[in-house]
Amino acid sequence: KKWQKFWQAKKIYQTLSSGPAKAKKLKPFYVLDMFPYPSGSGLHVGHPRGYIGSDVYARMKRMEGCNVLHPMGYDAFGLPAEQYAIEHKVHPKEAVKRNVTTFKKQLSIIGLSYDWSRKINTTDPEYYKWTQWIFLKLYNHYYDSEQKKARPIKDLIKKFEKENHNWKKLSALEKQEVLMKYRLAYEGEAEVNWCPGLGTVLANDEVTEGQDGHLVSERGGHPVEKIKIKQWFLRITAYADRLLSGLEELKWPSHLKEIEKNWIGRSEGSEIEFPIKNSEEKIKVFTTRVDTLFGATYMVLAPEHALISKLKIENWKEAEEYINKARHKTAKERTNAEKEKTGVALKGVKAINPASGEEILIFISDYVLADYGTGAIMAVPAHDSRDYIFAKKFGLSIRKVVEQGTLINSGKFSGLSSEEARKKITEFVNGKIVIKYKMRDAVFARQRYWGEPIPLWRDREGILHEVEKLPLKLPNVKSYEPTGKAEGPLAGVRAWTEKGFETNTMPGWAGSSWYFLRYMDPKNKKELAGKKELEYWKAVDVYVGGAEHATGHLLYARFWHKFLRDLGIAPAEEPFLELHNQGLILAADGRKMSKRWGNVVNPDDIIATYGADTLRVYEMFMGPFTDSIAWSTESIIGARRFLERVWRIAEKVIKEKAKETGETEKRILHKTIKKISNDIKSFNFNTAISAMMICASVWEKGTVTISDLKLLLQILSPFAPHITEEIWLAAGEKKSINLSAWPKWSEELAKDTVFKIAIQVNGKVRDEMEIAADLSEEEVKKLALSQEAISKWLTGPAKKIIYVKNKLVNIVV
RNA sequence: GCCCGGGUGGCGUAAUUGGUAGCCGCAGUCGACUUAAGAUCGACCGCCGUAAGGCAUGUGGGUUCGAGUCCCACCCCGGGCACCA
Repeated sequence: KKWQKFWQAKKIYQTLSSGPAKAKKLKPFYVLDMFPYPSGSGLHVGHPRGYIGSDVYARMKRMEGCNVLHPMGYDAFGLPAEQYAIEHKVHPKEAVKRNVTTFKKQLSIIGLSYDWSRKINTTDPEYYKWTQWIFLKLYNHYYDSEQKKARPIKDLIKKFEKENHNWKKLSALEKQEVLMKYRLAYEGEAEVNWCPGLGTVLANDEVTEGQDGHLVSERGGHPVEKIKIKQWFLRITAYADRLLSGLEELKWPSHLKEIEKNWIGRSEGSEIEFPIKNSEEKIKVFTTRVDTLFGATYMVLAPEHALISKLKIENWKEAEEYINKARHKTAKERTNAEKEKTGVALKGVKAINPASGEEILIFISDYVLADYGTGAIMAVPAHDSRDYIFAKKFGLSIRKVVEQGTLINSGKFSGLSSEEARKKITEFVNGKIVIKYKMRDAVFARQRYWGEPIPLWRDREGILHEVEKLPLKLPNVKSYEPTGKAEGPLAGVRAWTEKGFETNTMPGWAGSSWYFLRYMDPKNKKELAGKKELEYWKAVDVYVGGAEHATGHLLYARFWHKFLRDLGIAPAEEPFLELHNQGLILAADGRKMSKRWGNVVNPDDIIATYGADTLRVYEMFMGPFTDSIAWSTESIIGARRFLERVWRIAEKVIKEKAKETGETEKRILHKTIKKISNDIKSFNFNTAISAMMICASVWEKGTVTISDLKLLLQILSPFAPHITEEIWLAAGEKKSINLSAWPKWSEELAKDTVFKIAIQVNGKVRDEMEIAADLSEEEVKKLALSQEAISKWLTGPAKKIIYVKNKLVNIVV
């Protein structure tokens, strides 16, 4: 507490804004934690792990002379606060306030070096004003796929006016409808979990599967059905290629990039058309395997396919029944790959294979997804397992057209490789090469109260207007209870609906998609952040947080950042240059820490018993930062012993006032400085601490000067800031250890002069010997051969002797 | 099913990326100090063996003077995606 107060009073961790920082020629460095959702239950020992890691990094960077931005804040919109409000009949902001207080208290005793003056809270109207502002920008922009950037919707309107004669004839409502297809924030229809029993829409994690496999509400077990309602979307798919290519330059864990890559799901293929016999209509399909076109023996349309209503289907009744059935299945039922495939053949209509001219059957089946590709496929049962299963069931012909990468039974294309055939067949049938993505647009609406209001209003004619004066504040409501309609509680506020405001609010990820920019200039009233500050900080240099955000927060934040880049606001293409994921800390029983299991270990208790520095050192020492590891209150004593050893050494060193440090002690010190400097940069905190432990145990037996002691204190200080500060000042320093410069190591001293090398005979270690670092290869070999312990293994003359410098000699006989 | 990680002492882990496997820590054993306990310090601590030595990094093969590390096949654990054509 003493040092925490001292740091606070001296404003040690205050970040300079760009002006003064530039005057002092300080380099910016931005170390960021994923800001937390302040939940009511408080922290367990697993939570601070990431914060400690980033804190160690930030502290080193500060000592390296950087102007470090290391802020903290709260992502406080969301469901739990709303549920708390319903239960306790208070405003959700009361719940937030309470939780933030607990959170801050728990965090502060760990000794983290945040600049709290830059704290932000997503629920603060001064903050969400800018979240709404960005939303309006998205609404007012479209994506120009030629220029590959967002452009004002005004430009598009101008273009329409110029190029399209009909445009001016359209009504305002019709124009709105057309533009909706281009806006980056647009209104569309999406499925929600509607629970008639509770009279409310439920989030996915409030819905579970009941006994008979049907969806029920977590609370009360009422039936839940999927219904479609009008909702706001963000056109993230427009940025799919940039989100994908941007990954390359990032220093992120490769598996995380892989997850994002798969999520975006780029695939290159061909779009080709199948004519329908005796009709003008054509069926457009997307395929990554045009080379198998000659093997397409039937086609399948998704039940929702628009073409179905235009075809003259003889067995329409049967088809209609199937379509209706499909509509009532949940998304989960629809996409379950294990279930049996069903479908209906459309009688009276036939498609023509554009390559072979063959007439083929058309089916409707729900194994084809309406919202991927074109909602229709050419089925090649010989080369696709799903088509194969379907063909077997319906007795359809199966024709093999590729064998060992070469086409067969494919007319003039037979003999070509699949690779060559793709281009040629696509051209042959007048198709085109296209790129599709699995990623879908993001639903940007929740039927909840506790979120940012959408700053648009609709007049009596149905025309949308922007809210001029932001923020559009959440109105107070009497009740957060469900309204009985598939809308949020705002639908029950007459003053709100009368003005035509949207009753859905933004999803939880809205505020977290740009907060890292706000930290750069958190109090700016005119802009989301000032240009000078944005240009100075550029991007987050090191970002620390959980891997579970790969396809959520990280992707959305990158999307918004790229959009803001297009607007000329964000100063870089990518927001998070380097990323590290902390692993989970599990309970001693190997399960997740949870109230439910009663296995939660509270950091407050650990700090009360062992001290904050011990907690910090132990959490960094447990194992690799990224790995999930079980907590062990038994093992923590090792970290405490290490710190006590440092303390004892310091007492001795300060008392003895030695004039010189011993040779061994000096060498190990420089080796350790080098290792710690590198290990912190690569987030290998566990090996860094191990190295300092080795140094301490060597030092305990030797002589060390006060000035060398100080060097060890400095490299230890990011991990154990309290104890090192205490000793640092006791050793005669006047200013905080935080303000001292990170030690430099001597490359010369960090090098070993003597090596213990192994002597192997036929690859097996038979002896060891010590050699000087500069001994020549010849001499080492000679020395090895002359070792007595070796002679008994030399059954003949050496065929070959291998020498690996300062490692080993291997004698092959 | 597909795509990523990973499997090393009783436990958490380390190994300069093809070069002495087990650093550091926890637990444990013995000893010193102490009237005693604790703390601290010292020694030991993969398995078999009195020893010499042999065997050991999930399993089985391979490449190499040399493999925890590279290649092939398989088993197990964790994560992601999943009827995406």
